[in-house]
Amino acid sequence: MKWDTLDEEQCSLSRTVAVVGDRWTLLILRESFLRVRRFEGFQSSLQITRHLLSERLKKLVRFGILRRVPYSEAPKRYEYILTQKGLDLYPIIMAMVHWGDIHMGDERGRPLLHEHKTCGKRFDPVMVCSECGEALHAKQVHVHPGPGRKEAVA
Amino acid sequence: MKWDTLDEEQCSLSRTVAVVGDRWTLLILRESFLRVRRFEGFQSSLQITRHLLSERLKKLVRFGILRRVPYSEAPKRYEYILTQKGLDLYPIIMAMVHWGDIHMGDERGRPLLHEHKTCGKRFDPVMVCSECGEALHAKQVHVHPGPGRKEAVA
DNA sequence: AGGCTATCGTTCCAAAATAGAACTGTCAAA
DNA sequence: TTTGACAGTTCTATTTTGGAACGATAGCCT
Repeated sequence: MKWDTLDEEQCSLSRTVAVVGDRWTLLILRESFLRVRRFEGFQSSLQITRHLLSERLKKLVRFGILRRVPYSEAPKRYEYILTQKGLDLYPIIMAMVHWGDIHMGDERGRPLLHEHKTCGKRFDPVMVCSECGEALHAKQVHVHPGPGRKEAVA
Repeated sequence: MKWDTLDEEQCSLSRTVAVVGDRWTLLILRESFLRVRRFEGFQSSLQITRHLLSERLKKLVRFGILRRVPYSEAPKRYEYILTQKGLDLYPIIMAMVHWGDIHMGDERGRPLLHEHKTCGKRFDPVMVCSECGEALHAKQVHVHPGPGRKEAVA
């Protein structure tokens, strides 16, 4: 597989995987959602090598997930801030956190709890149908080929 | 980072990433949700090397995402079927597909359309709060430390 | 001025993961 | 008896990561 052109495949999952489909990228995004913005911040909390961190941040900027914003002239320093495109990854991250809570937890309970400021309660993320509002399950979904594809790829 | 113990970290995202945090695994899961079950099926549709496919399938079985079910004696042949734990990954996959649809699409439109059998309509997956049912956005969520952790990790 | 610290990277080499292709083994059908 | 389908394993070359050191810029302290 040519990972460098994965983002041009006729499959939205492939295209997403091209951007966020590796361990470090996902962990970097977690930190971003927890308001980490600076090189040293990512590096020290993740214990990622500086080399890879540099690489991944560049990639995320290139794909428009993070914006590189100067916060100091002299010396030139930048922070990495989620764009709207990056913020839109939230459901993916939350879905992963929730699955981990349910299926990979230990006896001590959840590492983090989430409070919905709007309603004030602790919640779980639930994925629903945009049309009827019902919770979604794999077996209730039927897949059709859409306009953006020719043949037997997903 | 010690990837082999990532699933024991005090962070549900890390634990999920330990299982599905690589390109091939996510693509294999896509095929699983599209009802692919056999070694040759995965191999030919993904163009993954047989070696890696074998490795990844073993890992997914080990983590209880797939079950290895015999479908033929003599010769012994197995298929790989999603367990409930695996089916529960659906929101993650759908969230990724949806993000790809929105942010990585091209002029031709979506590769696939999804129909909700329950209501009969084409839909998008939406992540909502389990308590109030409102759509979730990153900025409306506040994070608290939960019982399963000691200090400053997510 | 000289040296320490903070921040943001780059460079270099060794170790690990992946790609690519060939090979093994079982059995059915031609 | 040969071919083909299926489910892997084994082997080597290439690519990606890990780990640690190095470089650049500037503020602050003495």
